[in-house]
Amino acid sequence: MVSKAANKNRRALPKAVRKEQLIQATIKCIAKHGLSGVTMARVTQEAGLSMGIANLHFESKDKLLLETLQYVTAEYAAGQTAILDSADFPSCAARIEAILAFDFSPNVTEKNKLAVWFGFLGEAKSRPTYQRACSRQDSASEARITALFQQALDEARDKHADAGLIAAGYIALVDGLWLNALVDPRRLPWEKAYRAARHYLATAFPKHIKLEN
Amino acid sequence: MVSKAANKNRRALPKAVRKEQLIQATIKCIAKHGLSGVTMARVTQEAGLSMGIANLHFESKDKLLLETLQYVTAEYAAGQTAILDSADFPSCAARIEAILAFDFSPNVTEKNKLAVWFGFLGEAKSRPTYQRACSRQDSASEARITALFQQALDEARDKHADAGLIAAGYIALVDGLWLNALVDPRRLPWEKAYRAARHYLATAFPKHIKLEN
DNA sequence: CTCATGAATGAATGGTCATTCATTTGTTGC
DNA sequence: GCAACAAATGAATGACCATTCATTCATGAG
Repeated sequence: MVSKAANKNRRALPKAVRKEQLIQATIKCIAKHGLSGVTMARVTQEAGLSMGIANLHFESKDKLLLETLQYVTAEYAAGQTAILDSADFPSCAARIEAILAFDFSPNVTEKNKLAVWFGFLGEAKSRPTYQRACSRQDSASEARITALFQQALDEARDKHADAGLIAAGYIALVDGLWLNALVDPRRLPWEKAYRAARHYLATAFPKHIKLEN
Repeated sequence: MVSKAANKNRRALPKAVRKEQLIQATIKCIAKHGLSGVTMARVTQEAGLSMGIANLHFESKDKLLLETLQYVTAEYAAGQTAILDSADFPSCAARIEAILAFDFSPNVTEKNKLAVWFGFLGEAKSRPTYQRACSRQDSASEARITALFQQALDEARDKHADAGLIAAGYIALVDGLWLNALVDPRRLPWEKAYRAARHYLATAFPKHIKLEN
């Protein structure tokens, strides 16, 4: 049994802590060297550990990379689901505002995490395993956003607009803004990316979202 | 001197033809195996040629990959520039329509080419060389789109809207729609992607672009 | 036909890297 | 304190792959 936490010098930490360490190191390596530049040596050195450690805790490099993708993905999904599930929003408009604010919150737009996301997406078409792990792009999430947007349209008595189209557009717009701001933040500063997304929502839901926040 | 084109069986073709062959083979390999799965053996086999040939015509694998990216990129840039430069458009609206139609034309949305594009973008942040070669994402192109949009806003006497923001949004939206449709065309069929982009433009320029085309 | 040229070939080379495992070392129960 | 255990190490292994270059061969000039 583990009686007390032993964090004296270096060895023997619980499995979960080491896995977390290694995943964090992998995220940094992907951001620094690109997905194809990730080596076990680099990851373990970044983590300050020895070569063999990654194969001890993850079975292989592939599994390490996959779990890293899932880590980043799960974090996003949890945040978004929390907003969609919460009973605390006074209005549909507030919930949409929260989705927008979340999509451009520092924790989501952190460049290391986005680098992981787009690194894998670049390979997703040729690797079904990666594609399945990219849950932001899944039908369930899109369906829930669509339902939220439909609710806003109903409230505004707008029978003309297509919530599915607006949702698909919003999801794609955010992906594109992230990508553009990540690759060249001087051309597209994050503040401008945020305003572009807000502008999109303000146009689609004029009664709910105002241009200035 | 070369008196007549000798295309008997297999050997000795002009340098330009071989380079084109190899670039086409590289595009297919990136689409099939992902950027990181591209090997010289695979590329040359796909081209039906021998191993050493790629190093003969391109200096190295890196140069081959870079020229492949530039090939895809240049093709897009040429098409877009042709529309922006043409004197044949009767109106600003027609030019915007042409940009939209071009962005979703089969030659642009062909999955092999988009796979190349996003494969490199996934690595762009960690490889400045790639980033510079991704000209779709350059300031010059964005400036010209912005100018076009500004013209439309002026024609509509719309002094309120921000052409720069609408342009940045359009560019990002198209990137995102391409990416989503490429990764999972069942969730986002190309036809829906097109309608989402058209919807965006129709909302920004109601006097110029109609929802139904 | 013969030779010179240079495009094309592909086996061989050397480097990189994931993975293994014998050994080391911290930790725990007694 | 001391086994017994388990986590951690890192040198060694073998697979994969870009690149090289001696050789082969199509081509065209004389």
